[in-house]
Amino acid sequence: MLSATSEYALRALSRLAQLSRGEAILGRDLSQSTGVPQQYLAKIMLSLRNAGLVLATRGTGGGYMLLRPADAIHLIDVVSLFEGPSTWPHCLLRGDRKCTSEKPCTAHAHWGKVRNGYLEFLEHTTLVDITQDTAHETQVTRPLRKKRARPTTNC
Amino acid sequence: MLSATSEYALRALSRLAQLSRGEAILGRDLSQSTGVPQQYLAKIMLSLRNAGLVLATRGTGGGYMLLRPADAIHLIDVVSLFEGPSTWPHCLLRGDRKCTSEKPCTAHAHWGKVRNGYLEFLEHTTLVDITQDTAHETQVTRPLRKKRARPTTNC
DNA sequence: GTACAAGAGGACCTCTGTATCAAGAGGTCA
DNA sequence: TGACCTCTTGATACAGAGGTCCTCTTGTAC
Repeated sequence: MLSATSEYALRALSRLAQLSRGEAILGRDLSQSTGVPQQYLAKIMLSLRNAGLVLATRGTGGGYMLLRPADAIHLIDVVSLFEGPSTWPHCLLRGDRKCTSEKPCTAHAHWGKVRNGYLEFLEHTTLVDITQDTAHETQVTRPLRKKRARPTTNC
Repeated sequence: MLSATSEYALRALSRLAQLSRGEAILGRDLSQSTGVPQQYLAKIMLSLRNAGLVLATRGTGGGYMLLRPADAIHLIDVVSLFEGPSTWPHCLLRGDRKCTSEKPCTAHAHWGKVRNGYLEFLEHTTLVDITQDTAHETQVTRPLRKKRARPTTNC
C-alpha cells in the first residue's frame, strides 16, 4: 500500500496545512505532533522542499511551512515522490510476462478498475481532505514501523 | 501493493492451475516456468501446502499439484497467507490516531471505497481468472504416480 | 563579529523481506 | 537393499527501507 515514508510525509504536510497563513513550525515540534522520528522527518522534509511543496527556513524563527495552498496539493504529488512506478502495476502479476495488454488475463479488467480507483483517489484528494481541524491539540503519537505478519502455518 | 512473495505464490498456483487433473509439476520446472527462484519457491510452496492449497509429493515422479479446483481458490486465500492485516488499513494514514471511525477525516469515505474495491477483487477473483490457457507450451509435466497423499501434519 | 538557533546531509546502524546453500527426510524403482 | 529422485528444513547471506548520530552550513539577534 503506502510506504511508511509516504505516510510520514502526508502526516507532516497535513499538520502544516493546519497552520495559519505565514506561520511556520519547527522540525522538533512537527516531529512531536506527527509522531515521526525527528531526524528521519528532516530527511523527508528535505525531499518535500526539493519538490517545491514546502518552504524550509533556517536560523532563529525558522521552520517549515507550505509553499502552496493545501487544496492545491494532491496526495499523488506527495506519494509519487516516495513510491516507485511499479507499486501499482498494470497487472496484479507484474512479473508475469504472459499477461500483456494484447493478451490480458481474465482478471485484468477488474484489476484495472481497482487500480484506477486508487490512482484517482490519490489524484483527486488534497491535503485539506486528510486534515482534521485539530490545530489546538498537541497529541504525540508513536513512530510507526511497518510490520508484516509472519506467514501463518496453521489454518 | 502485493509483496513479491504473494505474487510468486499466485504465479506458481496459476501455473498449477494449467495442469490437467492428476498431473504434477516438479519444483525445478515450476521455478523455471514462473521465474521464481527455486529455493525460495520451495519455501513458498511449503506455506501453500500447510495451508491446504497444494499437494506436495516427494520422491521419483513427485511434484506439486492443486488440492482444490482452481475456481475454488480465491486470491484472498493466498494473499492473506503472506500479507499482514495492516497492509490495507481502514484509513490511509493508519498511524494517525486523529482519524478514527467516530471522527473520520474527510477522505475516509473515499478511501473506504478504494479499499473495499481491492478487497472485493481479492475475494471474488479465482485462480482461473489469472490463468492463461497456455498449458500446451513448454510441457514439462507428467502424470503423478498413483499414491496416497502424505497426511499434512497440521490442519 | 559573535553566539546561538535551526535545517542539510553524510555515515552508519537495525530490521525485515528476499534469496541461497547444504544437509536431511521421505519416497520410487530395479 | 541400495541408488536415485524430490520435497523439507535450518542456517546464513544480501539488499533496501526505516531510523539515528554527528557535523556542517546557513540565518537571526544582539
